[in-house]
Amino acid sequence: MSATDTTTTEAGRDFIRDIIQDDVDTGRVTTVVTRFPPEPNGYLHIGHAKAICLNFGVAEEYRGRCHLRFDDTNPTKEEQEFIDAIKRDVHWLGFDWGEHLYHASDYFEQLYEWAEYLIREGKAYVDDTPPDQMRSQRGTLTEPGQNSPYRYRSVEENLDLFRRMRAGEFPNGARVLRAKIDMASPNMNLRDPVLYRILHAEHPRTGNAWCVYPTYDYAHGQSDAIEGVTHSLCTLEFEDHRPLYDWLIENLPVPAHPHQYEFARLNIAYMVMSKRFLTRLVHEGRVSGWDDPRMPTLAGVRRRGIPAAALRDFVRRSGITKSNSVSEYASFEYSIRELLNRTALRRMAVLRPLKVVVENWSEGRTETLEAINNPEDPSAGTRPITFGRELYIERDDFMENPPKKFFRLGPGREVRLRYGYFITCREAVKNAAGEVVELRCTYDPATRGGNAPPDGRRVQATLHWVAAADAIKAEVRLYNHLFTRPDPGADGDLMADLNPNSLEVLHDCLVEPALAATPIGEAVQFERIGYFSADPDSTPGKPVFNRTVGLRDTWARVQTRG
RNA sequence: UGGGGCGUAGCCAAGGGGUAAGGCAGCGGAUUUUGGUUCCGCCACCGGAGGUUCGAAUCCUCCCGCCCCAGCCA
Repeated sequence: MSATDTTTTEAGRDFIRDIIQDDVDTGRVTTVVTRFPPEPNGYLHIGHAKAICLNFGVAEEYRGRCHLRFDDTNPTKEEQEFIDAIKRDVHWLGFDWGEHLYHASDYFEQLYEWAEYLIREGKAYVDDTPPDQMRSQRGTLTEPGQNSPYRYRSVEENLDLFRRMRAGEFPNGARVLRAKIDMASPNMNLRDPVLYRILHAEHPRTGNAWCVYPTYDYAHGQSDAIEGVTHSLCTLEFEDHRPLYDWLIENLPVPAHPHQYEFARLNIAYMVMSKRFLTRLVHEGRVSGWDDPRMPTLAGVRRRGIPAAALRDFVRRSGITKSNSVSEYASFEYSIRELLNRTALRRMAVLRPLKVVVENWSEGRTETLEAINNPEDPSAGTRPITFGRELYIERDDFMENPPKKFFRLGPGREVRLRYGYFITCREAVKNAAGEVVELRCTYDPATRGGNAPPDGRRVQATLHWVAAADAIKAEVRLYNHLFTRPDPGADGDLMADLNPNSLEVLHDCLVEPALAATPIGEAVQFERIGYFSADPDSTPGKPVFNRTVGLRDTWARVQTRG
């Protein structure tokens, strides 16, 4: 088995790879060339991750190459900020385009020349029809369109007009260049599609050099051909465009004949992958920015603490097909936990502190114990932790009147404090409002390190805790779905489905000192709670943690089940 | 009453004439100093109806459902 076989096996098989394999086997293609062609009008999201993994993945597997090409044909929507962000995100995801960074705008001159070629061949014409009128002439899904009165202009007149369009003689929308195909085609894309429109706008890269810009349909395939792309992979909604893609390739003197293949987009329940909508969330301040940890953007995913490898794993497990699908959120979480369980260091953090006083532990005395950094990875070693008379445990871990299935602390009950000692609750101290504010407990010296005592006594639960002596304060941000329903917008209004409780900020958390200097973005597991990562908002005195994903919580499930 | 796609378990997804892979979720059990992890077990006759065949999820016919297309967006 060759190295190629190995990597493709790891990536999984799918109909795209089958097609490519066949093209390679039959010699139709010698070097596989793909491309990831984002429009720089927003940030990349999880949906794009699928396209990136597919295009770059396939290129790697076949020892070919994948180009990063910005589809910058509409200067009214595109910005340099997005170009920079996209490059950053593709790199973060783990892919490298090497020397192959391109822009559709690099080909504007060539594309223009080919447009004149089409005119000279009598296959394109300048149309003066106003937009609204052109719409009505296009016909409907069931009725053919009507030929524009400008469809039969002479080559000379078309050339003259097109050149004057380029020269800037006409205002926006005054005229367009159209391909002369078939106004009666059942495929709307073939009813004389627009190839060029007038746009007096400054382009992020070409500045004011142009005032006519090619449309996606005209620019895309030709850019593929120029770059020698062999397999142009895109999403399902472009399936109807393939006949036009092919028509242009066949009618232009392009240097190569690339082929387009379509696959289904990646969707996840409770998430929205619409760039248009994400832009709105940012502009209207519904989230803190493109990198808000609740956003499905790669920048948001990164800040949330989700490793790129986990995203790649999820994409791989989701597969590549042509059927529309919506993956469950749990499936995404699985990939995240699967990776983090193996790699994240364990730490103890108390999100909602409840004070514990160990009555038989002398005032002022502390002791250093040893805690394992990662039970899944012995090489991660151990760290020292402090035990003392005053401790804090999670409020949820104590119940005054515990139900049958509750294993944790309650009056008279004994539990293990992880890597510490067994403690028994002797009394729950309440405030005037009747709320439990402190637990008076005793510890068993024979259980040092959390080990079972010689008498073989066992406990039902092990709790995480921190010592008042050296715990530090931290802010923890808990995230929930950005939307309240798995199919946001199904009733027509996405905004109405925004979850008002998608962010919960906890200000008085207490964490063990080893967490004081957690590198930004590094994942840690807060034992028994979940995976967290330090947010850029952290300050030297007070770290801020984002909950990446919670641990599977069987107890919570038992509770809701009743 | 146009064209292009898609329909296999709650979700994702193999299989393309020989009698239903795998993963996620769920359920049951074992182990466990995380009610975590790990491990074991359970969980489908393939949108519907006909037909062809010794035999069909796989071939044929008809039907049903869902998605996309009427931007000078991509």
